Amino acid sequence: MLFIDFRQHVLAVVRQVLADKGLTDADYMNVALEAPKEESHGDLATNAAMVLAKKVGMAPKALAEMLLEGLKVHEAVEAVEIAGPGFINFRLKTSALIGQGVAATAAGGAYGTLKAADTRKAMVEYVSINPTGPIHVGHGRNAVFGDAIANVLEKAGFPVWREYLVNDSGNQINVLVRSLHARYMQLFGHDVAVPDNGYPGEYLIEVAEKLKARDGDKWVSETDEQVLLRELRSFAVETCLDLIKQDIQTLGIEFDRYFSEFAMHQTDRMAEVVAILRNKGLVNEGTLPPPKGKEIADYKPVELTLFKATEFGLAEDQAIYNRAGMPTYFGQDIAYHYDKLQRGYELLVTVIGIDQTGAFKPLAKAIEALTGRGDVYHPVAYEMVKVMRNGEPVKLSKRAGNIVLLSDVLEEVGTDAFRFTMLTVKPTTTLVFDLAHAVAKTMDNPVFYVQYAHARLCAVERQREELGIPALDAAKLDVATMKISAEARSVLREIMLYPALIEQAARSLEPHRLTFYAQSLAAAIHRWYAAEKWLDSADVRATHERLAVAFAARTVLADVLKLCGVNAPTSM
RNA sequence: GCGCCCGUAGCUCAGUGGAUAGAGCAUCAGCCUUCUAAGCUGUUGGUCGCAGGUUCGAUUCCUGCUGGGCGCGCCA
Repeated sequence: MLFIDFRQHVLAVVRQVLADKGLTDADYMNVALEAPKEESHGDLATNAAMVLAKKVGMAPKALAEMLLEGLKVHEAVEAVEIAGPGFINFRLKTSALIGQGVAATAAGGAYGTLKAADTRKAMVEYVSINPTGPIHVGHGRNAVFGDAIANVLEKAGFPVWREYLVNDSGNQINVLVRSLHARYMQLFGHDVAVPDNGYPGEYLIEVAEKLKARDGDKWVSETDEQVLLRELRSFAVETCLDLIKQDIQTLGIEFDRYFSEFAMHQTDRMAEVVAILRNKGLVNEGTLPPPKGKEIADYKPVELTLFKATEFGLAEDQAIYNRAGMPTYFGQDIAYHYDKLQRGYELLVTVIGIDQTGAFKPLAKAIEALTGRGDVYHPVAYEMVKVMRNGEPVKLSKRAGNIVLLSDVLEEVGTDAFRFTMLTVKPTTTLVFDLAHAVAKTMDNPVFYVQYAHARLCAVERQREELGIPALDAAKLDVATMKISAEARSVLREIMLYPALIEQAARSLEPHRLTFYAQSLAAAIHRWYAAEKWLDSADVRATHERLAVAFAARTVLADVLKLCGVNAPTSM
């Protein structure tokens, strides 16, 4: 690919020219090749002279002069100039951009696919909502982020496994069963309230009805809670998980595996990892100080099994088992991540809500202790989604009855609009999702803008056929002598930059970059569309040249939308 | 009290140790005898929260302050 090849050229020349300056690999780390903000500054630019000037003991512009001759020597280069404080700007030959476009069309979905420099097996764990009820909008953000991250990592060359952790073994499942049983009893006319700390959502009535349909009144007279917990656990979990899976399916997401924590605890994973950490001197028995945030009247310290997070500079150790001897969330997390490592995954991405990030620092330290590496665990924390309705904020709470269900929102705005909107904001920004706007399908939502560009590209090909213009045979194009408009050239420039986008989005785990690229490419396409008529029966050659650009654009636009999980419609 | 995130145009948000800080919406003014006007062109709009520091250069990195959001047993 042109961008990748050209960057190799730049780095090779810089290293060659400065070979006797005693620079290290680390010195070259910050040398970058990127597109200037102003298109008039050129197609690509490198900061090499500015970054290395001090190390070499030269002024940036003088160093740039020194590099210039070598950098010029590349078949794609039309002109090189030094500008501003020491940028080296490249203007590429239009024929090189066209060649890249034609190649992109030929490669189809493979264009922009990178060979990862490291070939670690990656696992993206996302959604992982407790199977105690349906998904709300905030969970939808998790799902969309995780899926796009997985897509982009795959595109960047990593083998990727998508996993959902089903947290089906904690106390919340007991709470779920109690709540379900209360709803079940209500169906039989018994005045039983949902427990105070239970799940009051009305969806449990539906679950209870399913239980009634399956078992009749079998559990009405059952008074032994242990029996209920044992007998109804898997029914409750599976039925609730089905609710979640419906939404996952609507979003177009497929997991490679739903990993059951309950099943994991039937194995020795937890004991194994605790033993390993204990052997490393990182687990011992001890007591924790009282919690900071609030007063606890009858607090009594007790000896617990602790992970010594303080060894890593963290404020407090973390309990692995609670005073009842059951695994804590943190303990389960260690065991689960140990399991991931045992299965051979070495790049562990977890998409997690910002309100759930309390334990990820000690978990990161535990994984570091297990692997000896600090670059294995990558939590992606995303901020809350603030849902507005008629100017009033809608509070998101799993416990409260008035949660905004993802399925409702998807029905209102459609999967494409939802996914695209969720990807227009970086993870750390609190996202304000205005239902009124989204429902109205105004241009507040740029997904239509991007999809429309794709539809136009497809419509033109249909029109070509109707006009009786022969289909394009890319092999017959004379790339070297093609003449295209400035607007078409801008489209090709965006296409040339696609591999850089993939690389950056994968490295930063920031999939919102995809939608910004998509909008940028779509804007170039719309501008070009408005600037000149593409189809001309009187000039088949020129028409074919423009179609070649259009097909390249269609290829890349469809691919980036696919990474976003958004449809690329052929007509609108 | 502590920890994490955020503060950029009227609104919703991008962006960067460097070139004149951007997009969409909203405002105002234009463009359909021409492949889909869900589009295009132009216009208005900024003390990048405040104050220091680091350096050739800071909106970007560091510190303090301030405003907002979230979290703070061995819970879930």
